[in-house]
Amino acid sequence: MRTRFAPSPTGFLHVGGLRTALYACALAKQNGGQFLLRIEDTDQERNVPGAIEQIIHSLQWAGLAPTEGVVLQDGQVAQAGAKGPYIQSERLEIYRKHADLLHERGYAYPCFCTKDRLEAMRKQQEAAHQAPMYDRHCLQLSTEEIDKKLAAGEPHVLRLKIPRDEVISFEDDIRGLVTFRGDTIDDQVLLKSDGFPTYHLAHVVDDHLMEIDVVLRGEEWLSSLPKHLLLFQYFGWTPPRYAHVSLLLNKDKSKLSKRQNSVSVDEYRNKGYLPEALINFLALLGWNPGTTQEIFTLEELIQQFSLDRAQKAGAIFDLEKLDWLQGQWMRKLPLQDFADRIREDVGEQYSAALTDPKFLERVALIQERIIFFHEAPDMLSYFYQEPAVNMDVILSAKQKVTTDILATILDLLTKTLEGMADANWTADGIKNALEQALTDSGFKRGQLLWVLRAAVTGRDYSPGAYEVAASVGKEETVKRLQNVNALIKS
RNA sequence: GGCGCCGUAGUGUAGCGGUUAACACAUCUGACUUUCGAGUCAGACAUCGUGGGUUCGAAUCCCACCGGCGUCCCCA
Repeated sequence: MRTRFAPSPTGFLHVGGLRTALYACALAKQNGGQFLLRIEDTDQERNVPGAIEQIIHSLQWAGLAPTEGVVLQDGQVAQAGAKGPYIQSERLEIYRKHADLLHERGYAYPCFCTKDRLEAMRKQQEAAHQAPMYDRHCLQLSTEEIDKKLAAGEPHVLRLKIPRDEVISFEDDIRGLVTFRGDTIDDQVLLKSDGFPTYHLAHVVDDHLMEIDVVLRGEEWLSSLPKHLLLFQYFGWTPPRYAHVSLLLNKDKSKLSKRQNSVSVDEYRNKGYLPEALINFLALLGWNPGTTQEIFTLEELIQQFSLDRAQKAGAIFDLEKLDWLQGQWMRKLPLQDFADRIREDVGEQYSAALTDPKFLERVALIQERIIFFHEAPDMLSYFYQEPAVNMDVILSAKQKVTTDILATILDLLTKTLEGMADANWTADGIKNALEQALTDSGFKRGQLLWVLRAAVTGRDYSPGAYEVAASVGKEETVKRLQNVNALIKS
């Protein structure tokens, strides 16, 4: 099985592109086949320098590095494989030969119409509420006229001659049977006047020559499918299987766009998303395993992916689930790896963290709650700095911590904790001591714990009170309780 | 406008003629754990786009309509 991903080097890799690449890669790899990267740079005006490197970097980051075609060698763009070149601008001769073939066989004809004429024609058609289509002006030209114009070097394109009385049907791997009427299809330009092919010609020629078995691409290509099918027929080739993948959508259901969303893979990477999370999320947008499994490694996706469980309807790109997945994958990181990823960042704000013997223990506490690496310094702040506490955090209506009893609670906490032996100062030890105090005092558990946690951390959301107090240390815990006491009096 | 595709909770999906319409995320309740926006558990949230038809029985099959999107470039 051979599949390919064929982006244009017009900028960063798009998340929709990454999903298509993922599906294509999974399909190839699950059968031990090849996943190759081809660069479609036939529009000279839109090519962006450096885009090829960018795209491959992003694919690599996601774990989808191609095994054939355009690759990166020591950071340089290179090509690997026997069916190259894999960059379309290096295949111009191939396209020209195939275009000539079509011309000779009468399946294509040269067109000398100027852009102005075409534009005027379209305007007219639009005004008359007709579908804008080439009017075949140049199809009426006699052989002599054509030869004369050609000899004079008049700029021209080559157009595909669509049989208007045919009906074209095809069984798409995702959408099932799709049908098109020939008379609604335009005579597509195959070869531009600059000698470059259009997508349509290049796609058919390349995917045949590169022996691609399944073409995966976005649904926006579906209406061009009949043209491609016709081309395969005219060349005398068997078309590949096609799978038109549903679109990724904005909240308003329009095609995912920069205006409303981050669309480049790089942006997600820079925001701190793990490649595992993004891939996992993308896989589930438009595909399901048929089981209730939600968390997938790339390996699992490669094993389990299948086109018959791919979705036909477009999927709204909704970040909430991505963030949940991101949290899940953060939790899966080995503690040491996780610590290494955040150490520098935390150290920048709290230099003590760099030499902190308890660093790992503290990091473990926040790993359960963190979504993004960049949250780490803030989440660890109270281990390295006395928190600024205020009454809004200490008091809690829900936990029934009110002004009139606060002093008593603080007093109880302070006395209980101060009286503990240093050897007992562990999460469990603190728990035991507090449980005892609890039964003696008649307070609710939450009343004590809320105050303790808020006093030590200064925030209404953090790891558990016992663990935090244990890690901060006895002396410091007591000190922070007293800080709150001072706050009451002021 | 022509053509094409699509239409199940807010979102992603399951469902393939008989289910209390399932799962996950989000939101909201309630309970429990060790306080929390963390964890565990239990609930709430769906005119299955609409209308007709076929059938004892339809989210599932048929028809019509509506809506959304895509496409109609010498862009890909």
